[in-house]
Amino acid sequence: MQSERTIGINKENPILASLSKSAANKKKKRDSLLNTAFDLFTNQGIANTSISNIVEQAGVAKGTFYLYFKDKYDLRDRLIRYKASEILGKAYTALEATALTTLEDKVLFIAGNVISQLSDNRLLLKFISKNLSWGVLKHELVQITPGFEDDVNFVEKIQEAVKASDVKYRNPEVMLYMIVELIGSASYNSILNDEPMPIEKLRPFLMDAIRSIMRSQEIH
Amino acid sequence: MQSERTIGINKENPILASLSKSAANKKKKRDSLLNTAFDLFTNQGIANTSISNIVEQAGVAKGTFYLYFKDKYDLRDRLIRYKASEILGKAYTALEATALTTLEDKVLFIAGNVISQLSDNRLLLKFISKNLSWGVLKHELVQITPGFEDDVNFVEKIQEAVKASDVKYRNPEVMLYMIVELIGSASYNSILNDEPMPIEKLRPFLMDAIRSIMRSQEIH
Amino acid sequence: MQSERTIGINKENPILASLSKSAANKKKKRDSLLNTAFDLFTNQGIANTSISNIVEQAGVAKGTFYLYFKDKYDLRDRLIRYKASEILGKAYTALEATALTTLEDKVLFIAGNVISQLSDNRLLLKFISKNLSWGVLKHELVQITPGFEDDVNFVEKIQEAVKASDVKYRNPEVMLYMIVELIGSASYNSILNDEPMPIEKLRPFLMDAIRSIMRSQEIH
Amino acid sequence: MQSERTIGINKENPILASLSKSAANKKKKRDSLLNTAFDLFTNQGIANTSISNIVEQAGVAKGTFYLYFKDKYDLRDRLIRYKASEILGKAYTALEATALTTLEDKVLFIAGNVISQLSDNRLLLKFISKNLSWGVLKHELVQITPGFEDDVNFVEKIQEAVKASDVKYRNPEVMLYMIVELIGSASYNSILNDEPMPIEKLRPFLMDAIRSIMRSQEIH
DNA sequence: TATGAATGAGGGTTCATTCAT
DNA sequence: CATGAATGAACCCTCATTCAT
Repeated sequence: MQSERTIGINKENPILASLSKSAANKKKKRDSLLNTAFDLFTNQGIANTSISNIVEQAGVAKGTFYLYFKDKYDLRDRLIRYKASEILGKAYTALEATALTTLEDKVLFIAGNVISQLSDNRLLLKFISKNLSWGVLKHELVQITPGFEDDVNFVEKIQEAVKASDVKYRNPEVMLYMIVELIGSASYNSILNDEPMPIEKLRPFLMDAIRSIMRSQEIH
Repeated sequence: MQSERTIGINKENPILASLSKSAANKKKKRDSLLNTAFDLFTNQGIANTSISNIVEQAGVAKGTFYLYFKDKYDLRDRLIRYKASEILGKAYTALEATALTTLEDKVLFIAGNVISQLSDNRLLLKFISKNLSWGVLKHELVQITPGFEDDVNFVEKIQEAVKASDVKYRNPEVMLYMIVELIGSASYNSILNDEPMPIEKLRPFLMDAIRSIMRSQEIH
Repeated sequence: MQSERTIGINKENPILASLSKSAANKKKKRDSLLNTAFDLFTNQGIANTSISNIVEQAGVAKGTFYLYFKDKYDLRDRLIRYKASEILGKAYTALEATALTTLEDKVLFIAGNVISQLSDNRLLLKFISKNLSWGVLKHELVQITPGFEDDVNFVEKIQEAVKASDVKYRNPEVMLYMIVELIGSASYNSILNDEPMPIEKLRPFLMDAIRSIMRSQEIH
Repeated sequence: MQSERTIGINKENPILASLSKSAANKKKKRDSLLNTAFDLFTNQGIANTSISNIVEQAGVAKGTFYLYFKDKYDLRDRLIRYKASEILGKAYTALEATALTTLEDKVLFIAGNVISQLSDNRLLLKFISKNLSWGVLKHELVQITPGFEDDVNFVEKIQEAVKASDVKYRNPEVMLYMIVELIGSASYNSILNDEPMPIEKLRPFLMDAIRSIMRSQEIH
């Protein structure tokens, strides 16, 4: 699960190789702080993680932290956005490998994929908690490391799929908003506390709910 | 909106009048702490509120705090449960004044009423945030002040209404869970940030979504 | 080991029976505090025992504590004196059941008996620690409960035995002082930490040392 | 008696001179804390000395304390070990200036020298109290300041002297243990309270006792 | 850029003591 | 005598932030 802990950094990346040595070193420190912070945040909670903890485990000096982040919460927010975008990206990539055609099928596929990812990684779920909101997804999806912003924008892709859909919806934006909120919120208790039931038992109900929300929004 | 900030204390309450002088005084201190804490929590956030802040504004000594609460989070949890129960109680009371008969109508009424309450009181919404979960509603609704536990249990009442309904549902528990999560989560951004739109514009969509979720769960 | 925990109180004691009811009640509270404090002091240490702990477990109100003791250390000192006197008293009683005649034999018997008592009750040893000093024994042996001071004074008895001894010593007082200090101090580490060896292996060396000290003080 | 209060720091020390400026500064803070703490501990007792007291008088910030010591007791333990080692070291150094040959003479000399040091410095005696135990002497003698660990190990030297002695003893370890305990314990009351007599009057009795203990352990 | 020793305000918590009942 | 709610000073300890190197 190394990929879970290494954020947006690939040591064989040719782009990175082309950076000057000092810039690479700089990036290394930054990434070390990000990865370490994610580790600590997920394993012991944000409130229980001090900047001292982070720099110590990351192997950099305390003052260095302030060269890259305003404070602990600045770092946290960047992580949340990055991780949320990562989840959706993975789901979208998986979608592209399918032959699904209708928007309803696509949305259900992505929803299911996201739920699977979250239930496979409870620490991640706990961390991004209920922050997987539409607002975050829509406006704040950013590449965490400057210089790598050229990745695909998954939300844009989804919006394109909406436009391309044969079936039209009253307000696709709102529809997706409600679906995202429902998934994020309802999954949370189910995955973490098995309340009101384990996620695998809840899953078909959620799928039904999503489908019925979409159908109620169809324009004929 | 003073009533929003004064928790379970009614100086004309005959029960209270029958308490001994010292017991009444004790209650006064406790209530002062609760009310002050709610004020501070909602206005400046829990993380930014210290016990020192609370006792200072409440006009009691620091040690007194620990006579009544284990720590800041103990106090917070009691407040959340109490406030959540209060909201649902108000909605249920309003429901009783109507002539609605079907479960669908009743649920929609309560949902709408809760949304109205939350949008009328953004601070309260921020405080109970996304904590208006089914788990909290189902298991932890408590009267915050000892001696007043005899109030109606609203969740129980709702469950009775489910049983009494002519229309039957596949899994009413899950259905209500999803509805509560959807309302709590979707209202949050809409009310606080007008995202993706102001709550009054979002409201009909939410109602539709709730209705469609319920209909998809009907057993014929 | 009830007797270890009940200090100088015998509920069938006729003296006590003759006390007025309120006086008995008063004594009960006092004894409860003493017994509870000894329990807590030995089991969790004096520093970790608060007056709150004591009164709570003793079942009396906080203010009541101050009716009987100045503070925690006042209580502790009374306990130490009482317990030290109790140990010596037991040893002396056991001595009386023997037919030993010489002072050397008697002192060695008492020393051995005290060591046995201490090693049988490590908590007690820890509590009176190295406080089993001659000063305490000589000047401060008191009955812990007022009204029971008429018990035998064991130190006096020992001094009588010294006088009655055929063999005379240069300075019996100093000799006994050194013996008491040696026993108290040397036993401590041996019993609690097996350092430099377990008490049962150390015991013969100690007996030899005591005997040699006594012999070196003989006057011929 | 300044040397009693200044711990292991010699401003003319060439080793120190070779340290970097910041390292020297660091050491200065640490030593300031140690010296101040010893002052306060001896003059007003450990229990009555708070970390606030120490840092205030030492002229450093509160947080600085925790850069060097875990807590008050960590500091205390380091001081006790250091001071105990210092006393024995002085006694041993004095011994080397004599022409004494037998082990008995050497032990008696060291005992006398230690007693003199303790009676010259009652505060020090009170501080290390009865902690001058064989266990401490044997296992925990440490140099308090890092970088100065190369001093002679006095206990080792004594053990060598035992081996080199013509006269052999049954169990030299136990013999020395008992002697140390006797000196530490018997001196305490005598020096601090003149009980059972002032130390100078007690001294010959103690010497006799030590000699007799040693003789009783001789192997012929 | 990078460091890490130093800071000191402020946190939570405890607890001996008081005093009105 | 007995109570126990209330006190508030004092405690230990953390930690974000700074700044000379």
